[in-house]
Amino acid sequence: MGTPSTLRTESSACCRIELTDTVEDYLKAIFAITSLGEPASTSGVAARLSVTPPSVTAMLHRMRDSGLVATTTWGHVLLTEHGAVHARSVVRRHRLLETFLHRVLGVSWDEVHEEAEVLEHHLSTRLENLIDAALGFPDRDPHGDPIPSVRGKHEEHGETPLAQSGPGDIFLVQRVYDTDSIALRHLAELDIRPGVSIEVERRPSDLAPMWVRVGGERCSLSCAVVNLIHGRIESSAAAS
Amino acid sequence: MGTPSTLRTESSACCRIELTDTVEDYLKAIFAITSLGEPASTSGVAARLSVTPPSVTAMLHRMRDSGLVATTTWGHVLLTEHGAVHARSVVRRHRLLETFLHRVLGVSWDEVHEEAEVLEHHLSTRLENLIDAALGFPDRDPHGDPIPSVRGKHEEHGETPLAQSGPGDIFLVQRVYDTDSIALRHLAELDIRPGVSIEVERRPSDLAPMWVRVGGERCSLSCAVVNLIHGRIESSAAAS
DNA sequence: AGCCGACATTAGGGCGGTCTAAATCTCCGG
DNA sequence: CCGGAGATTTAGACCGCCCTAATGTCGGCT
Ligand SMILES: [Mn+2]
Ligand SMILES: [Mn+2]
Ligand SMILES: [Mn+2]
Ligand SMILES: [Mn+2]
Repeated sequence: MGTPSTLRTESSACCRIELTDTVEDYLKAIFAITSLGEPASTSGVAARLSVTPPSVTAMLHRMRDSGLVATTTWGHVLLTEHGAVHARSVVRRHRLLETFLHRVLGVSWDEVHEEAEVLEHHLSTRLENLIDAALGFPDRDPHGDPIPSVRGKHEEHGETPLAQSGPGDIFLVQRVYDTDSIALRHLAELDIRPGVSIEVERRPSDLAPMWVRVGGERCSLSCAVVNLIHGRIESSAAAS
Repeated sequence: MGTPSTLRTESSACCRIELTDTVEDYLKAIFAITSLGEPASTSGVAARLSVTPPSVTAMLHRMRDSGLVATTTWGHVLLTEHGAVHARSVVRRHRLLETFLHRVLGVSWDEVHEEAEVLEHHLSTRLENLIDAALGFPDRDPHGDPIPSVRGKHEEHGETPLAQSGPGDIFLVQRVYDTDSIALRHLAELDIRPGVSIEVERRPSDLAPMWVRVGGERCSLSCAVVNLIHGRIESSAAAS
């Protein structure tokens, strides 16, 4: 497109760079990587966005020049406060859209993500606020991902992975990562979603899947699926 | 953006050109101009899209190469059937979105257009169909513009201009062009909208506005506003 | 210490889309 | 019939974003 078409008035005064869709995607990628702890590497961003490292280098230069990121040592990069504000704004729009599409239009759990991935770049502040109000100012999207508020602190990762629970534990699912559409559809069939409690029967090993009990039904969860599930251990069998 | 991000499966088999936002805007502009009768001129398209004529020339070449338009004599251009199909698809998304945003989110009459102008390029077929169904398959948007159906004939201009009515006529408003946001807000205050009947008192002249009676209230309509209003003359005083 | 592999960057090019300035064409009026 | 006004097109450039190929730079291993 070139110039961003959606008016966004709260653009924090100065802003040398245009907040194109592409820049927003880079911001979001860096936000996701760095929210896990370490700074983001060029190749890490490249892999997440499916572009080549040279493209990332060029873009990071432009983003550094406009104060969105700060490069530390060798292709390691962090968001500035300015960049983090915009990144959270994109994430907020993404998750509000997922919630809206799911609740109002009935888009299924595993399909909302790809829709929101496109629309997040084109939602005006006006529509963002209208959607927020229509939904009753939600703080979680359908996958349990926290929705950043317009202003104020945002904690991205507060849950513990299901993989850390042991046999006999009661685990309250609070969040399921939405990156794997097939896994989401599978989990929906198993009735595993935020708010549901599951009982751990056997931990996953390198070869064998995890076994859990949910709603009276025993089922197995592959390692890939287990890693998507996060929440809280309600009662631990290992406490004794 | 470059590559169009929204999947659109019914892409009619072959299609050398990418249907970017920009191409969709050109298609829509040519559709609007040519639906009034004559072919579109380079400068006409340029003016409507706020770009320079050389940009239009370059784009029309690419669109001709991919079979979306057919150039006739000197910068005069028509949509091919292939191009018209895509143009109607964009218009359909635009008007469905306007209807949806108005009815579901309460976006006001004069604001829906600019929102739809952006989102029309990013609505997947899935969401298009869900919105269509949620609205009960509407055939008119909030301004009375006809919504093209997925398949089948579409008639863009069936109404007669208010300017053609004379004193004493009862005029049923069926459509108000949505290009002028200020005029729309003004008409909303006057309760003039599709479905409303107004009584013509005096035709507009070069100097004087039109005078009409709507819901018991007398009011004047500037020439610019009058030209936006289209509909049907219900009872004509000139019949005698 | 020295080498090598992994990673990041530069160099150079392409494509889509825009612009300005200059050249060209059409068509109408004198 | 010819010239000029207006419209269109070409020429040349820029920017955003992407790529491949080549070059640099680091840390770890022998
Ligand atoms: Mn998502
Ligand atoms: Mn989510
Ligand atoms: Mn409109
Ligand atoms: Mn409309």
